[in-house]
Amino acid sequence: MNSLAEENYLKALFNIADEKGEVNVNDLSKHLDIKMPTVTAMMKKLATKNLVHYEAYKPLRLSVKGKKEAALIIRKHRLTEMYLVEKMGFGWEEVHDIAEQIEHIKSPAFFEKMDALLGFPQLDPHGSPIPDKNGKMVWKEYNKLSDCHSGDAVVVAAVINTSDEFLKFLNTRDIYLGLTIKIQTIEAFDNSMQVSYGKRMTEMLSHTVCERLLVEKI
Amino acid sequence: MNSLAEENYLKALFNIADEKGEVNVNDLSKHLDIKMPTVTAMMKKLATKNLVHYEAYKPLRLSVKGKKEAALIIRKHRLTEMYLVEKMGFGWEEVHDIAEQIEHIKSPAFFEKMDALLGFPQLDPHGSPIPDKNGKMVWKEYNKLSDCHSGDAVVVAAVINTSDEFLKFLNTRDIYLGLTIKIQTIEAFDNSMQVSYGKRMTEMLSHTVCERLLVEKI
DNA sequence: GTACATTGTTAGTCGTTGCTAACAAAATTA
DNA sequence: TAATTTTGTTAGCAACGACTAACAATGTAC
Repeated sequence: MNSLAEENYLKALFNIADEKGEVNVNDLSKHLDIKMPTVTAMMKKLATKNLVHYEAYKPLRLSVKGKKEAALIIRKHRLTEMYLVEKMGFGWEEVHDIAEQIEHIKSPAFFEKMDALLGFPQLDPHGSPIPDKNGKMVWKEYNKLSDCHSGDAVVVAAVINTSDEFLKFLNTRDIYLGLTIKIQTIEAFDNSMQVSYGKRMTEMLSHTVCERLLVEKI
Repeated sequence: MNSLAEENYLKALFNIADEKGEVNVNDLSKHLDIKMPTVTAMMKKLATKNLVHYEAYKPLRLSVKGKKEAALIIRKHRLTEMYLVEKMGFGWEEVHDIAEQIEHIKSPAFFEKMDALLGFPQLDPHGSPIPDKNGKMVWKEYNKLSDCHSGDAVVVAAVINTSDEFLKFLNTRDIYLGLTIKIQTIEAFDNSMQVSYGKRMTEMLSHTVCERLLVEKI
């Protein structure tokens, strides 16, 4: 059984790899707000538990076993987020910190109950895939809104970097998963987009925002 | 903010005091399965945080502050138990271990949501009172079934010592909160009771069982 | 290709919360 | 009351997971 600290390292390794491919000690250190020497020590420990492949000065890699255990923690996290939104009435911007704690609960029955009550969901409230019981997780092929062109009509499918602030910002703009957005024009100098959706006919979205929205073209 | 370990000591102090009045280092040690020297050390630590009144060789006492913090943890525990039974469909014998973990979640909003969804319950699934937001908790005046007399008709109001085994035993005998039981006869030599309830006309309950059932006389 | 910046490791320390061994006080029993 | 048992404390140690200081390797820029 892994400790709370170990679980947090595994999850971070998985998430960073999912996002940017390679994971360095420095990335992990910043992501977890833990100093590099501590990270190095933990990587050695996880290596002895066959959860991580560790070689000095090389990028960090989760082993197959490590990947699976990480995915199962993320499964618990995302199921919890979904439960909090769907069954308890929380907003998608409120659930991260709670799920961050509940993901460490040791009780298969608890999460299986959640899963069943939710009808075995595939996606969490932010559009991220929920790994299955074997730790298998597949991202659908989305585009970043920022990679789309003027004239495109797209449906918002997921958000990246699900910080409170970003989600609250989306709330104030009435942007949610499933929303259809039409791209009017793209400003050449800052890549901001003029878009329309719902009752909003000319809304401006900065490049930073557009990079964080994953969409499906219609 | 108290650590997980500290919270467990506070809760144990509160529960043991609630049950048998006085708390010794030895009681706490057995209850938590932690050796006595460790307990002594923690008591000194909690004393410096003004949560416990500690004097060497004297019984342990929670301070007012300690009592309140303990009660608020127990509030979270019992709300969780109620939620698991009422909203997630767990049996009363399944919820203790899960609640034991969830009670440490740091999120007032989470427990307030539970409370509201449950309609602000006063009692947990085992009949124990749920402390209010100020840590106030009142036990109703129940009798032990073992203190009742032949001919009495009573309603099961709560169970003490809510171990899995005991609760499963009650399940097999179709005994649940709210059940009306009639005492037929009491065996003088072992204080076991002949009772009838529901469709069961002559059921035998040992003294050990009767001591753990709290009832209200009709 | 040297200089500098960034990244990573090693060594040693600290607080937390457990432990054992040894001793001391209190309670019980003869 | 003396002996014994139970309970409690002190002292010292260990694992875990954090830290800093110092050094080493790697990457970047001129």
